[in-house]
Amino acid sequence: MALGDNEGEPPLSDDDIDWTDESADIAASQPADCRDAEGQPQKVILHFDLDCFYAQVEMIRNPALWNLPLAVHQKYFIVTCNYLARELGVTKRMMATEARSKCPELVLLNGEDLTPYREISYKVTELLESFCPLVERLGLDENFVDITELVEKKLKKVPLPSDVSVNGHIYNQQALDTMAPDHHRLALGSHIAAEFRAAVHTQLGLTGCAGIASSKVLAKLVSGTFRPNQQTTLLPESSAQLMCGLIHVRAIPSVGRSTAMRLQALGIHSVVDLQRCPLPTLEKELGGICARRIHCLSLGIDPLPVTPRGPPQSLSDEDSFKKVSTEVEVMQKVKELVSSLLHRLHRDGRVPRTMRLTIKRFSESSQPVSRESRQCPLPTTLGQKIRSGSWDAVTPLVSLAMKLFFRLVDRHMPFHITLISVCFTNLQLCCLGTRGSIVSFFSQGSPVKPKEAPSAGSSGPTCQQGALDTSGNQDVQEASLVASAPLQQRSAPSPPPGVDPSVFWELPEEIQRELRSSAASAPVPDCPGSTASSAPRLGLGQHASREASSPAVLRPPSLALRTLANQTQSLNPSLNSPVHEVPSHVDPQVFVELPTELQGELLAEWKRETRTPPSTPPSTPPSQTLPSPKRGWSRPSKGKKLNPSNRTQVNNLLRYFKPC
DNA sequence: CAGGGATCGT
DNA sequence: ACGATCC
Repeated sequence: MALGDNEGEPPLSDDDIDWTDESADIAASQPADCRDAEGQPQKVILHFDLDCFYAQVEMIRNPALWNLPLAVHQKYFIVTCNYLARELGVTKRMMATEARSKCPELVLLNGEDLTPYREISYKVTELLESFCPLVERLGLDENFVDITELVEKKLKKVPLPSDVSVNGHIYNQQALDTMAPDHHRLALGSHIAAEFRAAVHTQLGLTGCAGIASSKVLAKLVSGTFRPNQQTTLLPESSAQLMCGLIHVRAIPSVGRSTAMRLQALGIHSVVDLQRCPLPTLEKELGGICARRIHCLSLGIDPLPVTPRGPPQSLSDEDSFKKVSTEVEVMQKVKELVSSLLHRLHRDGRVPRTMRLTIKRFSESSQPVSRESRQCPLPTTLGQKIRSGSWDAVTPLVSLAMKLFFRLVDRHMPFHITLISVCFTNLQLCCLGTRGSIVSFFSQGSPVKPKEAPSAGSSGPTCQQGALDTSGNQDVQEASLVASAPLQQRSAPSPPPGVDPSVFWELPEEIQRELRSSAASAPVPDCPGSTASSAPRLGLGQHASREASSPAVLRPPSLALRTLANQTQSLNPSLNSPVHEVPSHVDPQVFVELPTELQGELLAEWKRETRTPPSTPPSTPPSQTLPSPKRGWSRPSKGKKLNPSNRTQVNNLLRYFKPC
């Protein structure tokens, strides 16, 4: 809104806003009114980017992988790999065969099933949300957080800029001017970022990079400056350098291949070219909206606020293949997709009103293979079956999907397709049957538009729930790091007190909701690491369950979640102990193929025998001390014992591994 | 390009 | 229904 007018000059637009004395006022005296409809305080945006996410998830699921070169592939190419693999020449987007030949010891895991990644991804987002409600997901491994309010809160506690320093790197090694209010804010932001990263690491076992800056573009672009597992703060005076350092316009987020080619037609290649291009010229080629947007972005200005998106608006599943050319094959694939989606839908709790089927046709000579799709409404009667979770819905859905398929493909002609995708959209919190309590639960808001996120108004006050803030004497640090329950209510349900969580989470969503709402008033005793949700204030936008949501960050994994996620992390405590090395005579490839329980036993056995895990793992992920993820996740000592038959299996395998 | 998602705009 | 974009 407040942008676009100042085109003349390079990025340093923060200087245009005369907010210095205002912020001085804020720092000195806080008449509680730090925001103004117009001269709002400079934003502090955090971009958080997990390091090689899929690989990290796999290492968490199976700690035996921890110090092995690891790559995750989908079909024929590598989607991500850990840093050990990178040292050996493996890169993203490399063909799996090439990776394998370049690095024979590489452990290659299939990452086509996104379930475990999705699950952990949402845990990260929810953890961030527990500190600050304004979190926007970007893909599975990135989050923006608008930490302006947290910074302002800290500012009131530490108004003296004197001994403030930046945590982590400063872009371009620019000197920090502790007297400059914007520097002061960003410096405080860097400490918040460090706390977030520490929390994500200790609670979820994941490392990542953070960028701290005054806008989303800048935060995102600066976050990768030092990787992995480091953070970088951008001070306003260096933003021009950051932007101009980008050689290709493609480096600007939201400038994709197509836009880049159109810019190229205008002779625009570099970011500086784009900055200098007269707006009217751009508008002619790209249209007004897009032109203004990318022009702003090229200057490091990003008017779009951090916008929490709530639960996903569609659920889809797809599979690609070399060739499918018969009706039977299609039906088989469709059935698999529909079944898995039903599973997800059931956990989500919403009911789809629309189904879409998408295919990709085989094309010679790699023409631009675009996708084609057909969609149809779903009868509400089907909705009932979907929600019931019974398998009854599969057959009608498959037959509906096949009808869509034959609107795309002439069944009398030979065909050759290479992809099928099924997507459920128009997800609705439907009336949940006849139970009064449940109906009233949802009838508060308009059932029609689950449009979501009342908290995220773009121009309004950014964080009005601050009313709940325990404004006592809390140390900002603690208040933000130790589960700040009040802010948590937006999307994270939790089991009611007195209910065994492992049972609770097995129940259907609607039953969970009923239990939760009936237990609403009882305050949950504060057990460490578990956040209590307050009364179910699920208005129109408040969705009770997000896919794969976990209510409390430290909640022990439910049986259901572990099963669904195909979690390989064993209940066996020995797997959580820092034994990360398989003996040299063991082929890691063979080892990692084994069932996890067996791996755990083997590791324990080796540990017992050698008495020493002699070489403590040379380097954990950079600079970190303990490789022990999820102390909090593993179930308390009650861990299942292996039964005798497993035991003998293990012994047999030991014999197999050991040449004796 | 490749994979398996998701969102938005037209 | 499709294209573009992001990861």
